[in-house]
Amino acid sequence: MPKKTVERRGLDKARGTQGPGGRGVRSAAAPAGSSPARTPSRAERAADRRAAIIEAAFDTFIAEGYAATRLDDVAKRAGVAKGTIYLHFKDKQALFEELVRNAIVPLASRLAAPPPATGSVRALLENFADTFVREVTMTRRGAIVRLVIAEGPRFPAIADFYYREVVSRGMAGMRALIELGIARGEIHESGLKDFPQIVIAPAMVAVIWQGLFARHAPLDATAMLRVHLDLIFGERRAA
Amino acid sequence: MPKKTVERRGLDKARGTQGPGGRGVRSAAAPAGSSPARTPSRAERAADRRAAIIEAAFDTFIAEGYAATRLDDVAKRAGVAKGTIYLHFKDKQALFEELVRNAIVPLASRLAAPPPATGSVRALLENFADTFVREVTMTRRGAIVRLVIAEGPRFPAIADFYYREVVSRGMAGMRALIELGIARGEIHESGLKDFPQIVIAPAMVAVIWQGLFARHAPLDATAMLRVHLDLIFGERRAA
DNA sequence: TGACAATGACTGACCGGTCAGTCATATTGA
DNA sequence: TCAATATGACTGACCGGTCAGTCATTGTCA
Repeated sequence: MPKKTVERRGLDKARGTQGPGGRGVRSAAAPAGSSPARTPSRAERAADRRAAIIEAAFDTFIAEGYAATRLDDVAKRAGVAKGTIYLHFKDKQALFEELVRNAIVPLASRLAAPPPATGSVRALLENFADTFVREVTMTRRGAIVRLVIAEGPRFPAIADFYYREVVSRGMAGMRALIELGIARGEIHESGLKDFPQIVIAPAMVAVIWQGLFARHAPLDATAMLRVHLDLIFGERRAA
Repeated sequence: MPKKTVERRGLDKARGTQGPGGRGVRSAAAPAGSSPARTPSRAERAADRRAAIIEAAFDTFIAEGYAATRLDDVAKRAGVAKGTIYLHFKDKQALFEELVRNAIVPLASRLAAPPPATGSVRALLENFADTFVREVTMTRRGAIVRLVIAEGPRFPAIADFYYREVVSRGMAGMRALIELGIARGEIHESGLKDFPQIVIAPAMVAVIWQGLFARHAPLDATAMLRVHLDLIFGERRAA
């Protein structure tokens, strides 16, 4: 039971005029100023489209959530026909997973970064906190985290992936940092090494807060994380 | 373009045989032992059904999320016909909001509880933490919190309600407690009073963790919260 | 070099299935 | 008796996924 090929012919003929349609985009990245940016080969164009689809899906999933996202909309936003999505991704879920992967892997790499040996642990964590606020809390990456929290329970594959790539790595890195802090005498609460989550927790809350309550009560995430570090490193306020 | 009323007649006649069906439940709470538990009046029955619908919706929304929840399933689980749902709730969204309201108000009341003047602040918070783990983290209430985080961005009404009823109250209560702790010299980090979120954060993380990663790495929430309190109250471990 | 064939990226109408919400009908409690 | 309740078949809209067909690009050969 394929198509009703015959019946359609008339219509197909009709639309034949507008033909490939969207493909007119081609000229876009033509001459700009970069070094090797000419003749977008077929493969390059395909890669661009794939990227455009992921980008569009990103925005749409964030705005609508998984279930409410229509692939028609993603296609439209990406300037692509719906069928094209299926040339690059098996189905909606595969697209979603790829998107999370795409947005998160670079983040994970930074988190599980090499343990720099210079400077105090406190300074390292302060730097980490600032980076986190600047690059996650205040950006679309934060929305990804919220998305994972939101859809994770229904997408074990996502939750698994996220745990493996982000959480377990981040936890290991944080634990190492905590142990260093304890060894150096900067951190006195030795129990902390068993629960790196505690160090991360306020950052997570900041992300969630940003998504849900920001307009009710704006949160100075940087200041909050600083106070939390004061707590961890046993500093005392001037006052 | 209403119905094709006429065509339906035949079928309607046919099903007439099985009639009201589900209503057989009625006899349930008949003779047991309580004092005034006879003759379920019409109003009482209606209230019961409403409660059953909310209960069923609760389970379903938690398991499936908002968009993926089918009202047919909710109806079936509640032992009610789909149309009955619409006798009690305007539409799916109203049901969802009512459900969150319903599950959250008692929680909010407990959080914004009267500030008991006895015992140390530390003891109060320890008690609070234990209660939280026992009654939120480990139960369906935790799922409600996750549900709000998940669907909140798409349901401003829910987020607003939750902020007003739970977050702002809880924050106020926590701030009062922190200030008491500072005044009594139990808490040294005075900056904490500006960010009650810090005290709550690990509890939130525990709830999220429970929903996403519990099977990868079970989390001893009670122990974690205890360490966090050690941090806040500047205790030092024995070791 | 130029013409022609092969390729496969892309398109979008279409299909099948799903589901929120409706309403004609049936069933009571008062 | 009859208004309040309850039922569930039905509808219309919507959406994920398919695929026959189109044509720009690439490869090949004279």
